[in-house]
Amino acid sequence: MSSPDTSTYRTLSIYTKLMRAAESVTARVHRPLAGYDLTISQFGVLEALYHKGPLCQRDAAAKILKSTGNITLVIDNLEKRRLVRRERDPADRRYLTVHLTDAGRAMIAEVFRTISEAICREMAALSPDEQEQLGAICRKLGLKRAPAGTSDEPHKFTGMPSENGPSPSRKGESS
Amino acid sequence: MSSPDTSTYRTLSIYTKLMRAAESVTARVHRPLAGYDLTISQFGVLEALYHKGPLCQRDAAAKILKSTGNITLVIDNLEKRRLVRRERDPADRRYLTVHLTDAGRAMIAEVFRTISEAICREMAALSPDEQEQLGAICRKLGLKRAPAGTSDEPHKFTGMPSENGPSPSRKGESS
DNA sequence: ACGTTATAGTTTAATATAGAATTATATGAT
DNA sequence: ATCATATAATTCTATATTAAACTATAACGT
Repeated sequence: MSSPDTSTYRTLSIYTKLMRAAESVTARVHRPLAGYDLTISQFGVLEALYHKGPLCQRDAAAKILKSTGNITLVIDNLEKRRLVRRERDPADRRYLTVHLTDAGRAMIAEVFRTISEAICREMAALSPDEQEQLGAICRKLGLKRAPAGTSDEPHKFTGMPSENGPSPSRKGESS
Repeated sequence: MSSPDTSTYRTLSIYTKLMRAAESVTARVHRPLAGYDLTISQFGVLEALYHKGPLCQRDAAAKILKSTGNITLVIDNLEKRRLVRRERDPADRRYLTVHLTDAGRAMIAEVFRTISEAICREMAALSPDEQEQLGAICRKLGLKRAPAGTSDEPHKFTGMPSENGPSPSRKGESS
C-alpha cells in the first residue's frame, strides 16, 4: 500500500527517532557526571575497571572505543587525581595494568549508583513489555558484524560493540 | 518475581543494548561520509539546509547541537569548499543566512541518497512490526521535556531533540 | 642466537568542540 | 533621543580526540 518512497520515508523517520531518543536519553543520563568533574571517557574507564577489574590500557581503550593515544591522556588525568594507578606487568613489560585506587573505587561506586538511578528513571518511561521489545530490537539492530555477542560484560554505559573487532588482545597467552 | 536488584540489572542491560545498537548503527551509517570528506557536523548542516532551506547560523547550530562558536568553523569549512555561502540579512544585519550553493545542493543530494540507503539497509534487520514498535518506544523515551514534539522536520540524521529548548530564535519577527 | 615482525604505550600534530569574552546590531524603557 | 539589555556572530583559550610516527618489549622463524 505504500510506494517505495513512503516506505523509505517511514524507515528514515524511525531511524531518526531512534537517534534522537538515544541522544536525548544519554544527555540526561550523563548530566550528573559534571558534578563529579568526570568526562564521559573517564567515567567509561572507571566503570570498566569497576566491573571488569584491572585492565591494560589497550583493553580500556577498546571498552570506551577511543584510540590508544587518547587512553593515555584519559588515564593520565585519572591518575593525577589518584583515582587509578598504573602498574607495569612484570611478565610482559609492554603492558601497563590500570587499577582502581580505593578512592577511585569509592568514587565510581557512588557515580555508578547515581547514573544507574538516572537510567532507571529514564527507562521507567517504558512498560516492562516495551523494555523487552526494545531489548530484542536492539539486539537485532546491533548485530551486523558483531559476532553474535554474548557479552560477558556486566554493563557498559559507554562504548561501542567493537564493530571492527578491537581484538581481545594478549593473543600469545598460550605457551 | 524479581528482586529490585534483578529488575535494575535488566533495566541497565536494556539501556546498554540501546546505546550499543544506536552507536553501532550510526557508525555504519556514517561510514560513507569519509568518502565525501565530510564530517558529521558538516553533513548535519548540509542536510539541514537541504531539508529546511536557508538558515541563520544560530539555527544551524541548534540543528546539529553544537555551539555557536563551533558552527562558525563548520560553515567556514563548508564555505571554503563552496558548498554553502553566507548572506547578510539586510533586514537585521546581525544575521548571516547560510545558503546551499548549487554544488552544495548536488553534493548533499547525492550524500543524502547514499546515507538513506545505508539507513534502510540497517533498518531492514527489523520487520515492519518491529519498526513500528521501535518508533513508538523511542517516542516515549525521547519525550521527557521535549514539548511532545510533532517535529515538522523531514529527517534529521544528526542532532538532538533540543532538550533545553534551543529556542526558535528570531523572536522579534512580529512588528 | 639473530633479525624480522608484532604489540603496548607514548608523543606529536592536526582537528573538533565547548565556553567565555568580544563586536556589531537591534530592541525596549524611560 | 539615549541608555540598558538582548542577540548573532566571531575570536580566543582550553580540552578531547584521532592518526601517524616513535620507543620499548616480546614472539617467531630460520
